[in-house]
Amino acid sequence: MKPKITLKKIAKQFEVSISTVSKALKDSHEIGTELKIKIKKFAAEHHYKPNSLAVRLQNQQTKTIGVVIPNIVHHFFSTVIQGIEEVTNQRGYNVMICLSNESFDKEVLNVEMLAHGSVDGMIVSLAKETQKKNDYNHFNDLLEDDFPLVMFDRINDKFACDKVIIDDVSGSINATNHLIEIGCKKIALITTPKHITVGTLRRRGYVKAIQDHGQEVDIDLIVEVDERESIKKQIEELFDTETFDGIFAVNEVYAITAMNIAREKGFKVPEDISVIGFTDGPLSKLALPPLTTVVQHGYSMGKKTAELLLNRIESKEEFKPQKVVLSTNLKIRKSTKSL
Amino acid sequence: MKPKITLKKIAKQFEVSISTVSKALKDSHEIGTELKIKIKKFAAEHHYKPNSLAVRLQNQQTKTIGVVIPNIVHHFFSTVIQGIEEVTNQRGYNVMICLSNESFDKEVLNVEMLAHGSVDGMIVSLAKETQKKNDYNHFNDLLEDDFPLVMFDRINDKFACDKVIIDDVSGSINATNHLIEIGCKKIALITTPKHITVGTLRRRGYVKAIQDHGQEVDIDLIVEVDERESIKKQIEELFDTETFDGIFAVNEVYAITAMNIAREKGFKVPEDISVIGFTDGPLSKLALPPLTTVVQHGYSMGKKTAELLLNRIESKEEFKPQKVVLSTNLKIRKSTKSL
DNA sequence: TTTTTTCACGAAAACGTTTGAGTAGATTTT
DNA sequence: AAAATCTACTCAAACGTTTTCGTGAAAAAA
Repeated sequence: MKPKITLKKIAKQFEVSISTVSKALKDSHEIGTELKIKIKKFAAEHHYKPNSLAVRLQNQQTKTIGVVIPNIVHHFFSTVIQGIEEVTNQRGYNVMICLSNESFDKEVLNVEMLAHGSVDGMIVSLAKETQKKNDYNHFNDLLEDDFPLVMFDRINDKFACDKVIIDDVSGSINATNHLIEIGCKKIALITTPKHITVGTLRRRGYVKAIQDHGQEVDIDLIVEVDERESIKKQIEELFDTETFDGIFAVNEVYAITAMNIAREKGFKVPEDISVIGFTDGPLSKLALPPLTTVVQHGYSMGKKTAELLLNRIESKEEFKPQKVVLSTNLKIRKSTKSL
Repeated sequence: MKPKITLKKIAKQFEVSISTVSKALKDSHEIGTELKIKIKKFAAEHHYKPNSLAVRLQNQQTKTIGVVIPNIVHHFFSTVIQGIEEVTNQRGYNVMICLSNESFDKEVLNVEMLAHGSVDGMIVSLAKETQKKNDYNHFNDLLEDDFPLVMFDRINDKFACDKVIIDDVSGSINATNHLIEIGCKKIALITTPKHITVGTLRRRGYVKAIQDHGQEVDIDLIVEVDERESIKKQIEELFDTETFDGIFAVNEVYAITAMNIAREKGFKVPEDISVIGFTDGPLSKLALPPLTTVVQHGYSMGKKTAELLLNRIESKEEFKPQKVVLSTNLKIRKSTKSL
């Protein structure tokens, strides 16, 4: 690459001082019109761009925020990123994205790297491994220094930082209630192992809805899918051992896999079995039949998260951490019977 | 946030010079053991982290690369990002992601912002609007200054920069050939308008395969989907006006929409109509039947793109732009008849 | 004892920018 | 003619770091 042109080089060219050049390019009234024109012309011809590192060092801010997420090849997370990007860009910040790939070690590395001063603030959604390990020491220094930090979706309540989550419990209650309302008598739950926060919360909603209707929760109707093994096999087992007329799955993939198995086994969806998923993505719309889902507004979540962070960064007032709970809504498609 | 601790503050604390502190923290032999220990302890207690802006200003590099892509809520692009992130992270760089949202104006803004010195190099995949407008002036300065730039997938051949693309033509030839081999006599093509490069290339492959088999291309069997209107309607029209026994669609969504329409119209896939899509994503695997697709290796593409960029940034040799063409392969699932 | 070496640290330039204060010289005001 | 103002600049500090080149004192070698 060609050596970058600096104020110093322009100054030498015209045998003036650096400050003269700086002011000329800023169109300061302190500089003579003729000289200003000459300098500006020269700068433009040589594609002069102020070195942003130097500018930011002066201003004592990077105008960049960091985002650490477990995965980007994921409809929900990429939607959140889009929301974050929208807000930050609009307010003059850039986004640096780091992927933990659900790994604890990589999350620690990323958080530390970002904390080492490359960003003005940080947005984090925890890796599965971190949640399982329950080790959050990599956030200690940040919290002690009051470093601007916002967590979303995969959060931990013990942190004194801003948080944005969706109302998983209510969403699940609504979904389960809907299944009950359309006449389902036995509703299966396909969820994650207990260490995944969202899985646990969605399960809680499911349990609550059933108990609120005076029914008992049947443990055998609950599958905890271990993603290290075949998802399909684990769900097939449910079909082989139990009978039911409703399924609530905590994500799209489980829901659609279940629908596909149901078909293979000769059940009709929604006539024999109604299915509801959580998280509305491209899969749901194009599934056959299109899947009824609990819509999680990733884009709004990203926007809200970014807003909290930027407000935090820019405010001088004393910090009072808040937790924002975003509500979901049920998008009824064709995988559930109509009333 | 608490005021950041600096070398200067530590120096004042111990009444030594800044350089002493800097060296002590680097465990230099020049500094006495006792003092080193005291300084390190104090620094650790106060969470001292070198200000990365200052360090990078010294080193004259940001150790960050920029990526401008049209969309992140998209399986292919997010996979590429993952590949990019993998390589750059491993080599000590960070990734700054900018979204053009397929908009020309936003692409220009992003490219200029990144060029203004926040990154050591840039990776770009062009916005649809840019390709349609055919206006690439925002890259002029970069190219003139030999700024490290790599383009992938949505590229323009007239740029003298590194490029990474997949072999769309061969992929499409393979897909079409496969349809012909399993006995399809009339093959429909569902593609994009002509200004989308990949659509045009895939169409070229389709045409070539058909002509190579001594057949004529039937223009009426080709649909150019305009995404501003209903995708489903436009494909339904094809079903209403033509008959065929094979479909080659240039992406997953078109392919699955076509499969769904076929079902609705009473055709069986693959018995009556075989369908092949391009780009292997989560939709294909979970579709019913699972979709046969041309697999585009997004992850490898991201890795290759990042490697080219970093090599370019770090090399001192004269630059010779290269174009890397990645091949695809056909993943045969259940949406095509077997031989 | 004199010279050399080692030790432990400081001074200062450099990276590229911004900005308030300072200053000659010319022009205007009183 | 003296004082005030204006014009068009320059100086220098500051942001936080790294690194080369001193340097005075103590220790070791001659």
